[in-house]
Amino acid sequence: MSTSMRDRYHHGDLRSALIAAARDLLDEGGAGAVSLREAARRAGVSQTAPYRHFADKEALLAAVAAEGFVDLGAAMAAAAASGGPVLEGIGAAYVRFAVRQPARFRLMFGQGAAVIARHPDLLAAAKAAEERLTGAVSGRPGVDATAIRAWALVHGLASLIIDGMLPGQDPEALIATVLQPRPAL
Amino acid sequence: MSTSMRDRYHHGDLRSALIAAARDLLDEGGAGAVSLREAARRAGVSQTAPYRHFADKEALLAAVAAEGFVDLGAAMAAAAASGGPVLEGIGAAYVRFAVRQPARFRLMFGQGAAVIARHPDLLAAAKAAEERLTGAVSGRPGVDATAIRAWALVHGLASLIIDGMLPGQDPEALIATVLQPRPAL
DNA sequence: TGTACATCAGTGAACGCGCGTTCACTGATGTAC
DNA sequence: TGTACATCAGTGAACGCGCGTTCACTGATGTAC
Repeated sequence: MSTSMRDRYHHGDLRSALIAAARDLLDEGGAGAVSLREAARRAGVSQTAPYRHFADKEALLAAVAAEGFVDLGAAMAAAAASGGPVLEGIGAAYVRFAVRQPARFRLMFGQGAAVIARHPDLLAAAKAAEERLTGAVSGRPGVDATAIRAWALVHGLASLIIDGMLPGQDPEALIATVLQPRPAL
Repeated sequence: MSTSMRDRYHHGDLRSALIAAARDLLDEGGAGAVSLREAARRAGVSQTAPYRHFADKEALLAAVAAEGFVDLGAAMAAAAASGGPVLEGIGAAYVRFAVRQPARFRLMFGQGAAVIARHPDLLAAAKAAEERLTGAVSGRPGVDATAIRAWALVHGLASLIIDGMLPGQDPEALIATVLQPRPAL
């Protein structure tokens, strides 16, 4: 894969390589650090090659976000499979995902609904991840009050942590404190 | 103020005018739409005039964010003054602020702790607003588990609403549903 | 098995863009005497 | 009350930048015969 791939006119899997490069740029320098040109550079390809695979920059970002929702869904599914209380399991997985990949998490939720709606793959991935969380909380499909409350709680905790609003506090300790079962709010 | 201000070499209150212009740009087109040059244009001043009042672009954004935290604090103070349960009052004011000024809310929390720490006024304003919420929830200074849980809940709800993750649902209805007192989470 | 050709993933030069920022400057203001 | 001068808020030209995107193109691939 390595040497045989290099120096070839056809890349082989440029689409995946571009998504990976964009994801790395995002993790390294935030949303502002992502550009089509730099992603192309990292994939070892000319700056116009990306246009064979993505209509424009937004389409590449949408692909990265969609991949993120798939990963998030997988992380929650793994947590669900090991049983235990929903919030401490699936909810904690949600927060941990954000802590691990803060820039990606921000991209996924911060692009705006308009962008998501414009990319069917992204929309589907987002909906699937959302339903994995809310379905597990409320016990049935659809998003009821309990599900929204749980979602808001884990989403808020994740956001506050990655935006540095809870400095000096260990994420795992925060997860344990905030998500443990409680008598009342 | 209006005509007499126009056509004068000295603007009179350019600093405030630039902050207002940047705030408007933010509300109109999001973070990407804010530029020093456009803010200067809107204030009716040459593109280099802002440098008499702000060291660089980040300083202007920091001023906008600081103003936002002051406004948020004021909104929560007003809610606290009218009594009632903490979450339904102060918490709801927090969410309403975000819904009213989504781009500003994102700027305030999304710039990163490093930027906040770099600007003393902003840091102070953020801390004051934070303590108004957490202090009211926990009943004492400092940020305990109850305060963080409440903060996460309102911050998460605000974020999900403004990012379009709860489409077709009235913000006020969501506030009522999520923040009403409950027996258990 | 060999060849013609359609397809499509790549190239590289070029465009126009608005931006942040620096520079040497000039006009207005207010204060010391 | 009048004048000299320091201060500082403005100006406008210019810089270099990386970016997204378009264009006409070329090289590699694989399929039909």
